[in-house]
Amino acid sequence: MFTKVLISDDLGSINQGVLSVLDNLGINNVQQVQYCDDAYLKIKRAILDEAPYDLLITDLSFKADHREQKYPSGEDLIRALKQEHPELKIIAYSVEDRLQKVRLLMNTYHTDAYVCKGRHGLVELEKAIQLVYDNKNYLSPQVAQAISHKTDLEINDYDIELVKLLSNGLSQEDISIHLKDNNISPSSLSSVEKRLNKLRIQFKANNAIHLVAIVKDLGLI
Amino acid sequence: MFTKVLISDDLGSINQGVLSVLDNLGINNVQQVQYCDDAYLKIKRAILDEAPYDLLITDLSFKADHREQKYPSGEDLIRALKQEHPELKIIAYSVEDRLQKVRLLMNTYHTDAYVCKGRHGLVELEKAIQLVYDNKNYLSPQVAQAISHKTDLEINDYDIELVKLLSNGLSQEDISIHLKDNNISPSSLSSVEKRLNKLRIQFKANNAIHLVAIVKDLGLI
DNA sequence: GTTATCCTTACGGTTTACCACAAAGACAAT
DNA sequence: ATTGTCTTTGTGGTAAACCGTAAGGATAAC
Repeated sequence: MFTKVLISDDLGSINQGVLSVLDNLGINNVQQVQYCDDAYLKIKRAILDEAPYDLLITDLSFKADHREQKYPSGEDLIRALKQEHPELKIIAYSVEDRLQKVRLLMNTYHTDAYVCKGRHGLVELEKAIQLVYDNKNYLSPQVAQAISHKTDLEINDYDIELVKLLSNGLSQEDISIHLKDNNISPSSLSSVEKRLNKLRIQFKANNAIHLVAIVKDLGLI
Repeated sequence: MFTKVLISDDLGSINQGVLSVLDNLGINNVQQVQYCDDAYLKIKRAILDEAPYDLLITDLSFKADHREQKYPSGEDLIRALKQEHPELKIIAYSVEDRLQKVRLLMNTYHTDAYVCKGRHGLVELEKAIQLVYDNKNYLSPQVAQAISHKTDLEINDYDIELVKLLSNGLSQEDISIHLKDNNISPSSLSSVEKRLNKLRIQFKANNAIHLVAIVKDLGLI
């Protein structure tokens, strides 16, 4: 089992639950920090001291305060650490349950597990730790569908990009121009209209505003 | 000091921190629940048994699951309890730090204290408990401004309602009709336009779509 | 009563979104 | 090359959003 674990979570209180889980697994060498930057430094330092951590459990959202941070979120921390130290196991432990974020963390940053804080968060966390120790991944049930490959009901990246541009305040004509500038095809205003119309039908949205609201709620953007 | 306390929070783990705070204050008779409905029933039962709780510490947001709930959020629970049992002291303990919500809870529902979960959440919670016991109120520093009097530049419930209706797919004319049907004033199309325009300026949004996206990202709707 | 101010409502004009249809291009199979 | 199909683009018309302006109403101060 893991022997040296770091917990990163700005709410000090929640760590006590995590600590008891680790204790159950016989893991005693546990440190905790309340800032991502501290986590980064502690992990770096441990490597220099040739006593590296073998597991990081980190929250994603950290309240900003007076301290200027190089890594303001758990996401930033994970990206940096996995790039520099792919061998370090990382479990994300967050209230966030948006599929898009889960997908990003797992597929792009290669996080080892994603556990949703919730009524059964600690139970799931224990499972996650054991699976990650066996070089496997883990996802909380509520976000397990994020990785299943059947989720794609023919909505592609182009479609997502359109809605994202919409949500950023661009008009449909702006979007057309933007696509032309970036040599993305199709780019005509008419095509943009047509695609968005298809999406509206697919998501049963009354208009573009409704569409953006729905797609945001689904966590696709 | 308080003798019988109920804690309501769907994340079981966080309660351990709260428990240790209560322990420090010499409060041992503490129960905890993970659903607002359970909190309501437990409090009602205790009153019938003539052994009422004298303090409730509750979270605001509870993840919905298979169990159908009469009080899906801590807000609903507080409103109901303060209406039926004004003498019961209630402390809201939440990550939520939106002034609008704080104002509603304190001024309208007469919650006794509002503590933000965060790096210093437990310290603040201890202060809150002591002040509430002395029939005073407490607000975490980051939301203390919620009650200060110069808050008129803020967004009110009417504004939020407008954006929410927008995000539900209603056109501005639909919204006008809806407001007229519900005897909410102002209700004219022109007024709806004007309010939304003000909100667009306030949130630096290019158009209604952008506005909805921004407000959703801020978690206001 | 007058004045000033704020809010609500109404109206016209411009821009953008929405929708149906048609033309032009891309592609594969024969 | 021709056919059929699909995608992309263009056009025109209606609805809705956007924006300025102004009329009407309530309120408070004087």
